[in-house]
Formats: sequence, C-alpha cells, structure tokens
Amino acid sequence: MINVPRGTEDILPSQSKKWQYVEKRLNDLSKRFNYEEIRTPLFESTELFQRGVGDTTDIVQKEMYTFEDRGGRSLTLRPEGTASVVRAYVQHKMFGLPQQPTKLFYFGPMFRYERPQKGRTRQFVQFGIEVLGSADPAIDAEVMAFALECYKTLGLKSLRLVVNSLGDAESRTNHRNALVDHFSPHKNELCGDCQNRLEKNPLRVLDCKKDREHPAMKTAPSIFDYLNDYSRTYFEEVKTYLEKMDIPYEEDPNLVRGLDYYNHTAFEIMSDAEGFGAITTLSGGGRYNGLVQELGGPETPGIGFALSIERLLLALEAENILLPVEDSLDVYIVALGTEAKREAVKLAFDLRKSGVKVDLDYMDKKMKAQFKTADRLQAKIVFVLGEDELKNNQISIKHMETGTQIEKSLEEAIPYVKESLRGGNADE
RNA sequence: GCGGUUAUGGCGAAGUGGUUAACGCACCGGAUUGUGGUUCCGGCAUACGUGGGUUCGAUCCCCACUAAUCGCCCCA
Repeated sequence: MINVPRGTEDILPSQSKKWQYVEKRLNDLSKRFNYEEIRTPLFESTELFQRGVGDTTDIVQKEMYTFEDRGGRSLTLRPEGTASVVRAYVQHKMFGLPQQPTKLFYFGPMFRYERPQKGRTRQFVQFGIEVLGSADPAIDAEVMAFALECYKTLGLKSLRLVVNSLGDAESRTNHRNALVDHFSPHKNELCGDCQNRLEKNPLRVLDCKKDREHPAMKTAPSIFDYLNDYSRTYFEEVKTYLEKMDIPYEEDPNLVRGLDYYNHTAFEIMSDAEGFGAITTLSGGGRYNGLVQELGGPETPGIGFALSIERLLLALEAENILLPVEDSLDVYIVALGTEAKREAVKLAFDLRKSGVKVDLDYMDKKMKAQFKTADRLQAKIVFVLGEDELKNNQISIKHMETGTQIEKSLEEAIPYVKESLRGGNADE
C-alpha cells in the first residue's frame, strides 16, 4: 500500500467541509479590509528564497524542497509566501499602480522539510496578507487587527497578540553586537543550544528555557535600549493605534522572527488553549522594509503576516468550537423496482437542475435500507416511487422530521419541494 | 538533525512462545406483504508494518528498517 509522503495529509470530506468554511470566512474578511487576492506559483527560482528569506535562516539552510528541472534550473517549492508576493510585485511593477499601498492576500500550500509534529507538517496551508508601499504605523496596526480578526471571526478566544520592534538594520546590528559582547564571557556556562545561538542568532539566547536563571540573563541588553529615534517613535505609534482600536497586546522584547527580512514591527499570535500542543504560535508577521529593494524593486516598505490553516483548525478543536458546516440533504428518492428506478434517476436530475440537493440509491438496497440511508444523510424530504405511484403517475412525499406523508403528481413534485424547502407550507 | 512512545481487520481495541487471534463500533441481512430510531438474531472482512535473527515452532523474544505520534531545535 502506498501512503501519503511523510508530513503530508489527505483532507477527507469530513475535514474539507471545515476548510471550505474557513476559506470562505477569510475571503470575506479580506474583502472587508479591502485586500485583493494574488496567486503565485507553488515553486520559484531557488535564488528567490535564498535572497528573500535569507541564506542563514533554517528555512534556506535545511528545510527547502529544492530540485532541478529538465532544463537544469534550480527550483524550490515555496517555503513561505512573502518572497513570492514581493517578486510578483516587482516583476509586474505594481508599485506603479495608481492605488497605493498595494494590499494583497494569498492562500495556498507551503513546503518545508521538517520533522512533523503536532501543528507542523511538511506541506501546510497558509493564508497571508502583504501591504506594500506604506510606512505608516497605522497599517502595521491594521495588519495586526486583521490577523486577530481571522481568529475572532471564527469564535476563538484564547489568543495573545505579542508585539516587538526589531528596529531598523542599524538598531539591530548594534543590539546584536551588544548581546554577543555581553554573553561571550559566559559562553561556557550556557547550554549547548545557546552556544550555537550566540553565533547564529544571539537574540534567541534571551528566549532560552534552560538558561533562564543565569545571572547574565537579567543584565542582558534589551533591544529597546538600542532602538534609534525613528524606530522607537514608530513603535510607539503602532502601539497607540492598537490601543485606539482596543486591541490588547503584550510586549515581548525577546520575540524574534526566523526570517532575515524582518525589521521594525514583529508580532505573533499565540494560542493559550489547553491541548494545543507544544507549538503555541498560530501566526506571525512583521515589517520588511528592505525586501522589495533586495529583490530588485524600488525602495518600498512592506508588512505582512501569515497564518496556518492547520493550526487554526487545531485551535478551534482545542477550544471546542464547532463550525456551522451544513451537510443535510434536501431530498432522497426511494425507488422500488426497475421502472421506478428509471423514473427516479430522471426526477433526481430534474431536481438537481432546479437547484435542489438530492440523491438516491445506487446500491440496489431494499426499501428499508434506503430509508436508513435517507435518515443517515439527514434528508429533509423523502420521495417514494414504487409500483403504486407509477400506476397513478403520483409520488409519495414524506417529511422526515414530522413523519407526515402526502401524495402529489409527478409534475407538482418539484415546485412543491422547492416551496416547502423555502420554508413555506405548500401542503396546507 | 536528536530523543521518547507506538505499529493487530474500514475504525477502536484485547491477547498468547504452539490447534479455527477476543470484543466493541461501522457495514449488510432478518424479526411475514412498501417506510427511518431502539432492541433482538444472524452475517461480514487478503488483521498481527517490512526484512532478518533466536527457536522444533513466533503476532508475542532480539536486531535493523520504515511509518505514525509526541517532544527538542526552529517555525506558520
């Protein structure tokens, strides 16, 4: 037997109903915030991610699905959405469009070669937005408000918005150097992970669970002390807008994003729900003011966020939220005998053409079993078509909820059903 | 890349070094004529992840591999 590749999954009908519902709600939300959809390829030139995401990141160093096509080009299944969107923005010169900033959303699978665990798969689906062209702190706040609404509109409650400012490149470098200087004398006292982090990403050291009690932690330099005036003011403005919208948030100077392109605003939305698993991050985002230029466009500020649908669904489960997925049937046709079956097939097709959700038996089941099926499918109405009915050119119509049953002529059946499904009392 | 746990029929889940491997769910049929639920009766399936090894004999013991799952790293 051949199974799905490691870290991928089939989404079967019971789940796909939820996916469709979530997708629809996110689409609606995007409209209200006035974002338009962009669809980019699932694979791109490898170089795009090397330059966009950053050569030193985990994603590029060990998580990319990279392959060579028959023409010798190095291609990579996209590990995230921002690089592609920015590439498209530059390629199509969208910075020249009259309406700015450019507000885009996307939806689709991303690929990362990682060890799967709860809330993490090798193919996962992200919904994300990008705003290009504006360096207004108000848009940072809008993006965070949008991100939160994605969850709230579905009923989630155990949410935490965590924000931080990484400052601009200058602030970041200064802070980074300060951290290295601060921790280097204690390097041998730190855990193995942290010794690594000190070289790769010193900010992470602050986040370590093992070394939390080390005295050097408490005296470590904070990013806030290294933000220059522009960065500090910008961050203050962003927070003011959040407060104005009554959006609660936490500041966490240790919040780090894993991708190189981030600067200034960085944020994550976490779930506190019981049983969500070890991974608590639902979505993450931030500002990337240098990225458009890095990918060959004009100097253009940008900000965005992405959420994983898988984690969103996990969070819903953890909070015991049931999505209103309807799947009852309007009409089930019970047919008895060959003649009736032929009539039933035609009737079903006519009903379907007129917009009614209908099904019938294809398993050659007895009448009782057909009723059982109708019951299981939660059919609102059952048509019974047997010899008696055929003889009189009639059809028995049973309302499953009340159990009442009436007879109608074949011609009357469809208008009658449409009327009674609409909520009218056609039979009275 | 590292660590823990697990691997029995469509699903869940017992079990034993040795004749036909429980049970529950699901599904199908029946309980007299063409009506759903419950109950009762009956039926059902190429089931012990793969490959080695120990043994007279292994689903059960050992090893390897694969996969799932949870966690670490990191992230969405």
